[in-house]
Amino acid sequence: MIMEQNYKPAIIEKKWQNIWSQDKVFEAEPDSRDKYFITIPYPYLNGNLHAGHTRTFTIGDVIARHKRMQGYNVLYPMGFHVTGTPIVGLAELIANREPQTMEVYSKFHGIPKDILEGLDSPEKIVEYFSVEAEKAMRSIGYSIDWRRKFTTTDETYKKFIEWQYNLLYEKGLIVKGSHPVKWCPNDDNPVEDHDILRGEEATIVDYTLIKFTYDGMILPCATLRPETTFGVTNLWINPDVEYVKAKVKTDEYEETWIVSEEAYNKLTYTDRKVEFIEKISGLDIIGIKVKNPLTDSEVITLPASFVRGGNGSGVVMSVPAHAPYDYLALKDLHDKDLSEYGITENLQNIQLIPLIDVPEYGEYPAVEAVEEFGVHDQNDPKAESATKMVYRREFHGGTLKENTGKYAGTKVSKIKDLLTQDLIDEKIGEIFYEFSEPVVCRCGTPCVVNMVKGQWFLNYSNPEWKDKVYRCIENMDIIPEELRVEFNNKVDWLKDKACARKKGLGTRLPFDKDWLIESLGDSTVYMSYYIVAKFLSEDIKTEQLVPELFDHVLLGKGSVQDAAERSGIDASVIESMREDFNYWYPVNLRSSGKDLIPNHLLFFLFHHVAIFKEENWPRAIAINGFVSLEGQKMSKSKGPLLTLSEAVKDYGADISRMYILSSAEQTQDADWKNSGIESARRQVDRFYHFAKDTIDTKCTSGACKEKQLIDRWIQSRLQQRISETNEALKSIRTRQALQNSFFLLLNDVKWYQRRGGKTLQYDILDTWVRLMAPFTPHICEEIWSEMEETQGYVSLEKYPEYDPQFIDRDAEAGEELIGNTFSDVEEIIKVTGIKPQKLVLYTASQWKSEAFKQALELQRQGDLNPGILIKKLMQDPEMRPYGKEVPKFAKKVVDDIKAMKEDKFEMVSGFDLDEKETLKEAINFFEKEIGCEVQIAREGEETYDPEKKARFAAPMRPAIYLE
RNA sequence: GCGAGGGUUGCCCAGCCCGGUCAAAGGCGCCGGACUUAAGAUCCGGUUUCGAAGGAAUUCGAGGGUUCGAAUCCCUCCCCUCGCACCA
Repeated sequence: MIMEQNYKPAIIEKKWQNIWSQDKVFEAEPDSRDKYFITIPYPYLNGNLHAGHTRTFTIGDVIARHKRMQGYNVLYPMGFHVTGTPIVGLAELIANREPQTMEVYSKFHGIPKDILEGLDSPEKIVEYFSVEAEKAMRSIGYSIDWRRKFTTTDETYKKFIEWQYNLLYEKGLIVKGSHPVKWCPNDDNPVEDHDILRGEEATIVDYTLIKFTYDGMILPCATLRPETTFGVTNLWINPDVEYVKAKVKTDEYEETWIVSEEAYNKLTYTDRKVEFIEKISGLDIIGIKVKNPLTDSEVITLPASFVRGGNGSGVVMSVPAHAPYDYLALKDLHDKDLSEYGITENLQNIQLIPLIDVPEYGEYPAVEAVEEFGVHDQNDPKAESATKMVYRREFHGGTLKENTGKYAGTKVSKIKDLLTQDLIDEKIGEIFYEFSEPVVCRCGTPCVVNMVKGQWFLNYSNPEWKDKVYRCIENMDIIPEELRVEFNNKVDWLKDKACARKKGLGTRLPFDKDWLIESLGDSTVYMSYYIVAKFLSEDIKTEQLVPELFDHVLLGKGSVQDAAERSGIDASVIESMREDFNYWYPVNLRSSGKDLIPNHLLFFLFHHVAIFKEENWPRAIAINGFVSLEGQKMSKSKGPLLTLSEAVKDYGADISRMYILSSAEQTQDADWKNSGIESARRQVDRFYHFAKDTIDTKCTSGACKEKQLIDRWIQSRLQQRISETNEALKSIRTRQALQNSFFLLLNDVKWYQRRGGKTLQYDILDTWVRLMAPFTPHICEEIWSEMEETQGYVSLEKYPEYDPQFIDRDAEAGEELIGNTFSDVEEIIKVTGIKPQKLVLYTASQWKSEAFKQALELQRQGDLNPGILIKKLMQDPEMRPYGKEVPKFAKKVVDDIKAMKEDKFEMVSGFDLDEKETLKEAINFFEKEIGCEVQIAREGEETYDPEKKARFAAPMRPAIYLE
C-alpha cells in the first residue's frame, strides 16, 4: 500500500485500532519478562470523558507504551466508577427534564436529545456512559487490556468490596462514632454545598468548651485556644443578651448549664440531650465568682457588650495577657462605676496572667501589641490586627510557661488537641462545633451543626495505621518529588472518615446492611481486582466469590484446596489467579490528577498498607495538573466542556494526544486552546511528510555507507535526543519528552537536510518513528508498516536507547564551527548591507591553535592563568616569532576558557579536526547559502587578504572577509 | 488563617537545585523573504534597544544583600493559582 498524499488521521487511526484489537496486541499475560503494572483512576460516569480525563489517561498510556517498548510486560487496565449519589441525582434531573441539565448534556456532552431523554434511571446512565467511555478511549488509541474492565456496581465487584470491608472491620479499622454535619433545622436534613444560600465557604470549626462552675451550675466558655484557660482573669457576659438555664445530659453525666439562648438552640442539635429550665438575664450572672476548672482559682464575671449570643456559648473567657480585646475591655472598665452590677471591688487589682513565652514579646504580648499598633480601645479596628499578630506569633513560636504545669515547654502549635483530650478525660471540657461563618440554607433557614450518630468511620487517625502509610510513602517514588512533603502533610492532617451513606449506588456494609459503603471507600484497592476480573468472564458465579477465595488469591492465606472447596471453583483456576496476582502486583505506578491527592490517593495508600503485605505496597505515584478550556474552568454539570470524543473527531487521536502532552508539564495546569491544537496538527503533518518523502524515495539504511561530517553529526545529535526523551519519560515529563523527541529533533533534521545530509535519512526515520510511537501511535504504526526494512508493530518494537558509541564530539564541534561561522557572516551582511561578491574565511594560524591547546591542557590541570600560560608559550621556540601577539592572545584565551561550562569545555578540548578542512567540507553549503564565491584559507599562509582580516582569526572562530 | 505551587523577553513556557558561552531553549503569534498564477502548506530570516564587520547597552514580580560576576544564592515585601473533607 502506498501512503496517502495527505495525512488523514481518521482513516489511519480507525484502521490501526481495529488491527490492535483483532491481534490482541495489548492483552497482557504473565511471562518471563519483567512486568510493569500501571493504573490511572477509573472515571466516574456521570458524563462523558472530557479534556481532563484525556490528559491523565493519555499520560498513563504514554508511560504504558514507553515501558512496553522498553521490554516490560505492561498491564494497563480500566474500569468504571459509578457508586455514590451523583448518578442518582443526574437520573432525577433528567427524568424531571431540568432545563440546565438537558442543555448541558446535549450541548456539551454531545448526547442526542432522544437518547438523553431516555436516561432517566441510574442503570441506564451507567450503561450508556460506560459504552461511550470505552468507545472514546478506544478512539484515542489507549493500549488498554479491555478484558479486565468492570463497573463498581457489578455483583462480582460487590463481593470483592464486602471481602475488603469485612477484613478492615476485623482488623478494627472501622469504628462507630458521631460526626458533625451542616444541617438545616427546617428541612430536617443535611445540607450539601449546592443547597447553601449563604456561607458556601463556611467550615465547621471545633471549639473547646471549658466548664467554669458556679453554685453547682456550669458556665461553659467556647475557645479555640484552650491553653489560655491557664491565664483567665475573668469571664465576659453581655448584660443585654438573653441566657438560658438548661439541663444537659449525655451518657456520662447530667449537668445544669447556663448559655446564651442561641447557644442553647445549637446544643439541641448536638449529641447531648438538653432540657430547658428557665430564661435568665445576663445581668443575673454578672458580678458572680466562678471557678476555673483547670486552675481551681475563682474569677469574677464582668459585663461586656462585645460578647455575642450567637457566637460560641455566649460566655467568654478573658485572657488579657494574650488577647488584646480582653486587655482593652478590662482597661475600659478600670474607671467605670460598676455598682449597678453589684461589683464594688477595684478592677485595677486584677493581675494579668501570662502563660506563653514567645520570642517577639516580653511578659504581656497583648499589652505590647496594643501599644505597637496604637490601638485606642476595643472598638478600634486596629484591635483586630493586633489580635491577629499576637495569635500568629504565639501559635508559631510560642511555648507554654511554667504555670501550665505538666504542659510547660509544649509548643502552642501542638497543645490544642492534647489539652482538649485531657480536659475531656477529666470531664471539665468538651468539643463544641460551630461554623466559621453563618450558613443559610436555600430555604432561608439558618443552618446549625448537627451530630450524626451511629456513623461508621474508617479509623484513619489511628497512629499505627498512619505510621505504615508514612513508611510506604518513604519507599515510593513520588513524581514530582516536591509533592512528597504534601503527601506527608495530608497523612498527618487526615482524621477519621465517615465511610457509610444512606443514599446512592454501591455496596452495603457487610456487617451493617442499613448502610452503603461510601463511594471513595470502595475505590482503594481495586487495582487487584483487575487481575481477578479477567477470570470472571468464564463460568464463575457471583456466589462463588467467597472470602476464602480472595484471601487466598490476594493475600496468599489458606490453601488452594480450601479455597476451591469453599468456592466451588477449580483449583487450577484459583492457582492461575494467585499466580497472576503474584506476577502483576504491586502497582508500579498510579498516575492521577492533583485533585485526588487529599482523598483518593491517600485512601489508596491507607487501604493498601492495611490489607497487603509490604512487598505489595504501591511503588510510585505520579501527579498531573488540570485542564481548562480557553482559560475557563471546565464543569461537567454547567459547561464549558470538551469531550474526548469530540476532540478526536475534530482533530484526530494522535494530534489530540500530542497537543495535550506537550501543552503542560507535570503539576502545571494546561489550557486547551483552539489555536494550540491547530498548530499541533501542522507539526504532526510535517512529521508525516518527512516520512512520506523518505518512503516514496525508497531510501534504505545508510548505516553501512561512508559518512560525511554532517552524518556523524546527526547520529550524535540523535543519541542526545534519545537520552533526553528517556530521561524525561522516567519522571513523566511528557512536555520535555516531546520537546526532545519531536521539536528539537525536527530542527536537527532540518539542519541536516539543509547541510545536504542524505545518507542517513532512512535511519533517522527508523529511530524517529520508534521514538514518537508512545505519543502518536497510529501515525507511527502507519509509517512503520510502510517502511522498506521493517516488520511487526512499532508498538511492540524496541524503544530507542542511548548508545554512546554514536556520540561524536568532533562532528558536533565541527558543525558548531560551521554554524557559528555562518551566522557571523549573516550578521555582517545584515549590519553592513553588503551584497556579497566574495567570502574568505581564515582559520587561526598554527601557533594560535597550539596556544589554545596548551591553555586547555592547563585548565584541565586546574592552574590556568595568563601568567603561567604566557610563560609556558614563550619557552617554545616556535612561538618566538609571534612574541608580540602572544600575551594579548593568551589573556583572551584564558578569559574564554574560564567562562566555559563543563560540557562546552569537553567538546572544545575533544575537538581534533583541522578547522580549515572542516570548513572546506562545508564550502558548497556556504556558497549555496550566501550566494557567492567562497574561499577558505589559513592565517599566515599566502592568500587573498586585502583588508588584513586574517590576523583576527582565533581557534574555533575564523576571521571573515566579505566584499 | 493553614498547607502546597507559582510570578522569565507579545503569549505559552524552559532555565533556577549545581552562579559565568543567558538577550536567555522550544512552541505560538507577528513582520520580512524564497517557492507558487494565487492562497495554504513548506523552507529561510527577524521579533528589548542601538550598531555600515561578527559588537554594545538595558532586562528575568519589587526592594535590599552576598560575589570579580546573579534569572540562578540569602533576606524583606507584593501578587496569582490550588486544597482545607465526608463531595466525587
